[in-house]
Amino acid sequence: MTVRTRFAPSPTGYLHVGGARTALFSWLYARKHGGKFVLRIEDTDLERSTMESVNAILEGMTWLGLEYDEGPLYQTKRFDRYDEVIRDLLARGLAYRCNCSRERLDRLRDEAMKNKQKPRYDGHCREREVSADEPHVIRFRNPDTGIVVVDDLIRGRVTFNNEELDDLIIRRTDGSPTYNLTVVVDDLDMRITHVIRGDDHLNNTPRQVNILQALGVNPPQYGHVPMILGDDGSRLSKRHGAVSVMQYREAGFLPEALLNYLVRLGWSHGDQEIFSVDEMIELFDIDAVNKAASSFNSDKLLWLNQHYIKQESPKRIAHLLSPHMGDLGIDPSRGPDLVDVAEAHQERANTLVEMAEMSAFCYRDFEAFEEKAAKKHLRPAAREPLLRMRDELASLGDWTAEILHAAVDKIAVELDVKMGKVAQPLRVALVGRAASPGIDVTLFLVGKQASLRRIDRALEFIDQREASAG
RNA sequence: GCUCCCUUCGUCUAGUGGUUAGGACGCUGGCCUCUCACGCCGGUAACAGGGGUUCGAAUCCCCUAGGGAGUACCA
Repeated sequence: MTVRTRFAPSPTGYLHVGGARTALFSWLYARKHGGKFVLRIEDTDLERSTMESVNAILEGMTWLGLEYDEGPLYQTKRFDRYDEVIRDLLARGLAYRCNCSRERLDRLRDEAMKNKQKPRYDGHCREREVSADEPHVIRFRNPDTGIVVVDDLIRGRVTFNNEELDDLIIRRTDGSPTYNLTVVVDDLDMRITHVIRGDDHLNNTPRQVNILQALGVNPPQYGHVPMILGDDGSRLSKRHGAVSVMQYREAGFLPEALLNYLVRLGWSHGDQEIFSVDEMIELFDIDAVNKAASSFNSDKLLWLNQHYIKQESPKRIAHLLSPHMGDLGIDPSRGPDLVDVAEAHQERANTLVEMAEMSAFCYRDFEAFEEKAAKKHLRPAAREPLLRMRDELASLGDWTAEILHAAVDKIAVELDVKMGKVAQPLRVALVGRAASPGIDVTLFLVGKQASLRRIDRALEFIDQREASAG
């Protein structure tokens, strides 16, 4: 039997990290076992489902590289099929019409709560003849006794008492089917073998198993993955920063970093932290998924992102960096090769956004000297080294990092000072602050014209400062 | 309230009866060094609590506490 897994989001928002991880686990399981991964859109809630959400989810999955083999299938296109199943259940007495009023249902719930009981429908309409012509819902006749055993791939054996369950609604008054019915029919029709989903569905599982049983088929294997919590241990939400997968792209994260972070959240393979997608597929094991919920830790994600920025080729980084440069109003084609710029900053940036910000100096003059850096390095003592550097640089024919390194070295030796005495003022002159790539690379990226111009500007700054200091 | 699930450093986790309880992020001391960063070496810090079972429990059982989910004509 080939493994078939699915991801079945409801299109009521963007793809968030929790959903993405569930999708990832499901996808990995299918890939590992040479199976199929299908995408299904659970849009039976006509009120809340939107096309924008569908697109946002697809976009997120594409960015992460979670490609699906079948789908997307839309539940709204399968209403005829659900009706067929409902009619069959009705005909066999396994479902029935119910016209209990809201008021009655509310009263039932209140009474149950008052008696410290679990609220459940009392089966009032089970034996009543409710006409098909009047408004009604259809309920599934749940077994009254016995137990439902779910051998969960992650949780192990979980047992539910049928007495705890009630007759759930499978078709609304407006004729639309509800989740617990559609999910069962779809998983059945799509021949899903392994249902990997969030553990908020664990409590639904026995109901679904009962429906499956009424349909005369065996349930698939279930694996309920725990939730993801925010940094502070509370439920993940907007106030924890980005929760939408696409927000991470905008924030300058690499998809492989997010994927790597997500796979390690609740799953592990010994002490290994870094996993390529191929390794994930090879090593992933649903048994090794943790039972406990885990907290999302942005620092670790950042570390992974930095790791991948360092690992990837400068060419790919440059490609990914480009749009972020555009966000700053910079056209990377006007200036140094972005690949060189990216390479120079690969070990220095945690995100592509950071990289864009710290490498802006390569393409345009900075606004002003950073106060602290200027105060420390652009002082009268720096005038001599800067003047000498200016002359030296102006005389240079070729402009390569190697030659530039020799030039800085030469001035330091001539002045009999440590390299820092020359390099730091020069650095502040070139980038406006005290941190940048190696001074030779920095000079190279800024280019000859701009370097001379900025050194002049720094010299002026020193003069003015001296003058105003009196 | 009721049902179900969960509980190892701050966080992610290893660990499946005998370990100085390991790794990673973070934080931190140092080295490297033209700055920042990278890298390298070191440090910090955990078995929720209480009972059992056992020669021996992070590991098995029970209870308590704490967290989470469900309890919808949402999914």
